[in-house]
Amino acid sequence: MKAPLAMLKSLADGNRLRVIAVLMDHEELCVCQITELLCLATATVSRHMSILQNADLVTSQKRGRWVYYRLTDAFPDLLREWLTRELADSAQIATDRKDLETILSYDPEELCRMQKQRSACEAHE
Amino acid sequence: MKAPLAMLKSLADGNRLRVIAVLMDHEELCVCQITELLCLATATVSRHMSILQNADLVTSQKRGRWVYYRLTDAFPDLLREWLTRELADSAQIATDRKDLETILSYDPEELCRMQKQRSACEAHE
DNA sequence: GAAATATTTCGTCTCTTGGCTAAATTATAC
DNA sequence: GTATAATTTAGCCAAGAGACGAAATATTTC
Repeated sequence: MKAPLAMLKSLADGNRLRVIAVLMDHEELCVCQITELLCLATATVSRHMSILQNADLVTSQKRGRWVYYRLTDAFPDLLREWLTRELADSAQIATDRKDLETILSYDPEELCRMQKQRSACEAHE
Repeated sequence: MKAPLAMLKSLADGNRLRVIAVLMDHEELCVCQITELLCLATATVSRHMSILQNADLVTSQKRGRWVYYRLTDAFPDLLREWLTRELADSAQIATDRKDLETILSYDPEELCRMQKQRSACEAHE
């Protein structure tokens, strides 16, 4: 029971569910991109990602200065399919998808610079 | 997003997951039977059940002095299927299944009387 | 209708969780 | 190797969640 419960706990948070939703669309995303989307402190995002990682739902890979997260192969198909269906109706997820397009149009480099200078997230709030 | 998140939150608790597991086997169970299984105060069980009910995963039906809970038709098939598979490996769920057989061998009437007199749950701990 | 009974609601307590800032870590670039 | 930069870890605080016992509610039984 340990594993499924950990998965459920890690998914039982709105922000983490938003991350999973965009990762179902996007293969991999770096922390700064997720931070921009969620509009939270980087440290907070990092903590959320480690919870998802401990539940074996995502893995991280460090490349250069950036850490990229993606869904694991262990992510249960049935769960994924259910989420895909359910989250299709969500207004939040829809705007996230749209916002992420904008975010992805920047270089990570550029994005990180923007985040340093000001609370960049206000743009898409 | 509201609904799936509420479902995930309601499932993200070990005791509630145990209830769902036995309800996947047993059609319907009354509060006193669930209380006996989980070994918690009746009030606590009642609160857990109302959380599951608010998430639209279970419904209640009052018959006589007892309230019976069962899974709703709205319980997502994919979720159910995933849980069935995952929880099959759980030692906790296995002993719950066994304990429940004992519990069901009593009349609810008798069971409630037992619960009044002593902390009956110790028997199967 | 009064007493007994099963469940729910309420008030309180403690532990956990999610958020932040600041400090530590790890990697690149000069 | 020192400086800059991205992420993680640590420490803290406020809000949420789960537990209990006591009081309230609803149902049967006498």
